[in-house]
Amino acid sequence: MSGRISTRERILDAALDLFSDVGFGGTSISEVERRVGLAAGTGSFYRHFRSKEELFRAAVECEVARCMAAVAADRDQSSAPDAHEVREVVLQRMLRAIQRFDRLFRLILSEGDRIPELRDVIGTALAGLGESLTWKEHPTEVLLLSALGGYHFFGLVQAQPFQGASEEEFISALAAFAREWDPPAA
Amino acid sequence: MSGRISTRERILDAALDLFSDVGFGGTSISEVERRVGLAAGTGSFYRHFRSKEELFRAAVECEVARCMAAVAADRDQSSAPDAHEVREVVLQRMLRAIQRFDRLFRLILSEGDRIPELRDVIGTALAGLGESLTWKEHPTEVLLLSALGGYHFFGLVQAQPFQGASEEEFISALAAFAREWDPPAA
DNA sequence: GTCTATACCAAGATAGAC
DNA sequence: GTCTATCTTGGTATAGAC
Repeated sequence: MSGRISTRERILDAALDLFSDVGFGGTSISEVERRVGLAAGTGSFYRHFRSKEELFRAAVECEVARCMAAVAADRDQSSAPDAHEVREVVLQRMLRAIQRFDRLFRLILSEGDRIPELRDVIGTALAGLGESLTWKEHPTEVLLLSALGGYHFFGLVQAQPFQGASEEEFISALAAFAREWDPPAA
Repeated sequence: MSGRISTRERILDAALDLFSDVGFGGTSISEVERRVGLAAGTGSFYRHFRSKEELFRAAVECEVARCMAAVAADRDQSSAPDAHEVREVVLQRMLRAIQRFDRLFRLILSEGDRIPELRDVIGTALAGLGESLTWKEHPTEVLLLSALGGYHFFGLVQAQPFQGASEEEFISALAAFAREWDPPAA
């Protein structure tokens, strides 16, 4: 069952799920143990982490590293698209990045004030990804990023594609929008 | 100190703050009592509500009613703007509505699965406000709403105006964006 | 590295005096 | 309507046997 993934890693997985689903306060060590196949309530967990707080920080750090790696991989492997498709591809990649960071975003929204460094960790991580688009210098990109962000978050709120717009439709419309506003040099 | 606001109402206030800040699981009845001026840990709370769950539902219902009233009032009292300012005004009102619903949004994001009806309550409330803009019929408005939503949520994540864009700047750029895309009939 | 057992405490909730 | 006292459960965390 446990395969080759270490218990520590499975704990980090389960913990991140729980923290982002029910918050830090709603997460119990017993439930973490249950999810990774340990007997609940027996504190076996404490052979892997010293405390719930340490687990929280470790889970966030781990997820940040994973997200950054995944987004970087997505950027590197993307093949050069046709000139008139370039915006769709870029927007699609942006949306995937947002989705990949979803649990961290929700964690910040629900626990951002509990652990101030959480915002810093993710903030610097995102900046390091080259996503540091300032409003002054790249207003159009910030606008597009906002639209994708709203589509994502409102979709979470509604628990379905926002206002019935599929990802493809939305991105396609957004790309057309952007072309009109700021036509490509080519 | 307590003025004329009933203890029950002050409990609803404090509870909504706590639920949206630290989640349902992170909120303790003792802390609620403390915030409304009752002795903590004495269960005086239970003279006003039967359980924590009931409090949660009541707090959400109360906040939904308040938000809807506030947004409706904002819509009704807005004076007729100049023709070329109409988009700014509409966008500003949209953003204010989003901000007003902020705590409910965050509550759904963090506790949406705990209480399924939460999504329904807020969903129907928003639909009743005339904000039921479908993608098929009003793609432009959905796009603008998404952009404002992303601006709002990313601002929360960063705990500052998203990428350094002030509300005025962002709305103004978004309005220009929209004028280009879909010029007014006038 | 996992379980048994346990210490300690906080939480949700109730009964009853005032 | 608030407090005292209390019950019960569940949570964090530790010590030690296997």
